[in-house]
Amino acid sequence: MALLDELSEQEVIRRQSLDELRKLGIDPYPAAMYPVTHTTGSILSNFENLCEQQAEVCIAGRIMARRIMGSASFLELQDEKGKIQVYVKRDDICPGEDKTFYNVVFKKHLDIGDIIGVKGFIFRTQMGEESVHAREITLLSKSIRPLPIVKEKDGKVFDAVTDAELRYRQRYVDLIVNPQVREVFVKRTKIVNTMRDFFNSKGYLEVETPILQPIPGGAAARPFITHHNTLDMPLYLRIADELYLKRLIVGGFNGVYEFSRDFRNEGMDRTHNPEFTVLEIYVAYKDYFWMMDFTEEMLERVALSLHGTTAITVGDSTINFKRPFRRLTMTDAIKEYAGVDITGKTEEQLRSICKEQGIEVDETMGKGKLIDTLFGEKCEQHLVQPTFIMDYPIEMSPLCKRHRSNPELTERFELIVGGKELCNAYSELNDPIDQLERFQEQLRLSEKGDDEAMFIDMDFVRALEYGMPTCSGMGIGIDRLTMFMTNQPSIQDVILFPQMRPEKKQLKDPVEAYSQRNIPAEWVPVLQKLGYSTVVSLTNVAPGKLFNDICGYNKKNKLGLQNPSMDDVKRWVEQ
RNA sequence: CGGUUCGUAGCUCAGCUGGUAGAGCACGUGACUCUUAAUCAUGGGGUCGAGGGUUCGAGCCCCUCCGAACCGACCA
Repeated sequence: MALLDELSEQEVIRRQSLDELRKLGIDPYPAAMYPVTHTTGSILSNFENLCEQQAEVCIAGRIMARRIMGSASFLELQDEKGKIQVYVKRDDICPGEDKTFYNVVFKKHLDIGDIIGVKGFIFRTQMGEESVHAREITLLSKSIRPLPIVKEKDGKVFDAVTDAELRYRQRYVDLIVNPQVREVFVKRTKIVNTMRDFFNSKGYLEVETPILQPIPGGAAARPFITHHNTLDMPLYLRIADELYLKRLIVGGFNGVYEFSRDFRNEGMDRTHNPEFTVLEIYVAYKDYFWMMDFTEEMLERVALSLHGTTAITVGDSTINFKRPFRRLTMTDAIKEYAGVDITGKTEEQLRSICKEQGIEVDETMGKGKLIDTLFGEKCEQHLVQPTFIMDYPIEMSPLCKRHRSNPELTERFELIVGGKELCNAYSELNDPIDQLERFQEQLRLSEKGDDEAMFIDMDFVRALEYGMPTCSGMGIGIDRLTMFMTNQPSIQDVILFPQMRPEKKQLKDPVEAYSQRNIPAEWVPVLQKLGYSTVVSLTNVAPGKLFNDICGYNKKNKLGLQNPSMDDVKRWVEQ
């Protein structure tokens, strides 16, 4: 009984149903497979045919609604593909004299949320609803926790579950009661599959590289750190897989790619989750111009395979992924949106330009950082349609090849969509001496206090010393891409299990802890119910109040316990 | 990290100038052989996120904490 006190009335009733079902010889969690022949989707998409032949079907799913009218009932059965109505008639599922299965098992002990199998035939009701007429119902799994009830009529949804806490912490519930959520994740997989097919069709190789890395390279970000016991050394969770994929280009692969889970120990908000998915691809003998064409083609394919069109609704705007995308150098973008020409400007001139534009600057910001900030503040937001921004300052891009005609710039592009960065790509730096110098520059930044500057990866430099072909690489955030392609406002809506703060369970002392103060076991549940979930919380409580509370609780709930004496209670609250 | 808002029954939400809580769905019992937000009758269900304070009295006012959302800061 102590355990049942924790449960809601509905949960108690469902657990009692478990016992009743077992008494009737029904296993609420049977082991045997169930011979499913159809899904709701395969029935509804071919309904007229199946209906005409009164086709026999076997379907399985979750009961989402019940409408019982005496000896006939309707169920809404939900499976992966949707919902269908099931008609249950007492004399059809209980052909003999014994009507127990319908009257007791079905009506009393099956609930919304239970998973059942239905064997029957296809028909249409007098009201015209596509239905399955049940001949046999099999309980496949009993649900003992009540589901949120969401109702629907004429496409309008009532009492939809929108509570973010419930939706993200208990995604399984979200998926059950919000069918459009499942669609988002089906589309996410379709996006990834489309990209994978595209890469494979070009002969590029999908590879796996280390997630646990001794040196977290390839990006500027704060890593998660962990420890390996046998090696007795720190290991980092990867922040990018760039350096490993380029080692593979050194090794002789022409094109390699990886859908990788990366980890960054930074802020969380609508567009950042601590773990996220990135596609990185590297192709030998190419440059960043080629990669722009490639990226366009890839995104156009994704949009077409998902929506059948390149024009996609995102929030209030329509974004068109039709090739070719606009191409703009960073200098031209700043000229266009901020109205200033940064060509040939010194650091001091750039600093005052930023100040004129109302941008906060400080002394630690170098030339590259100033330009980048200017771009971020004044330009990015205007770039709603897919736009390649090219030729970034060299300070921001330590892994990127110097621009072929301007040594202050790099051959780098980002794709901006909806005012947000979506892709990042380079003509990859393959000069080992230049690479080492750039790493050393990062080290100087780190010594100045930049905790995001890159580590020096000497093995990567060694790889470049053997010679890496010219090559272009591109990275794209799969979570953000999915947000665009499925029109979801938050990264939590495209990650099945987004990171959340852990739920805090209230601490409860065991009964034995109360015994140490000579508190009888039968009073422990009462005290805990009244909020004294630990023995310590009783210390120095006014004995009179406690005495009144517990005796009152005993009386009100008709527990029939022998009330303690006032002196007993006084001893309970003493240390 | 700062600002704003929120946390009440299994779910969605009310709750008056502070007077120990209400509705719909869900659940229990009963009725009903084509319903579909089924219907009708009836019943049960709540430490109002946690803790402290003010008060004769707190869901409501004040403080602290926990969790969430949004905006900003930081960050790719």
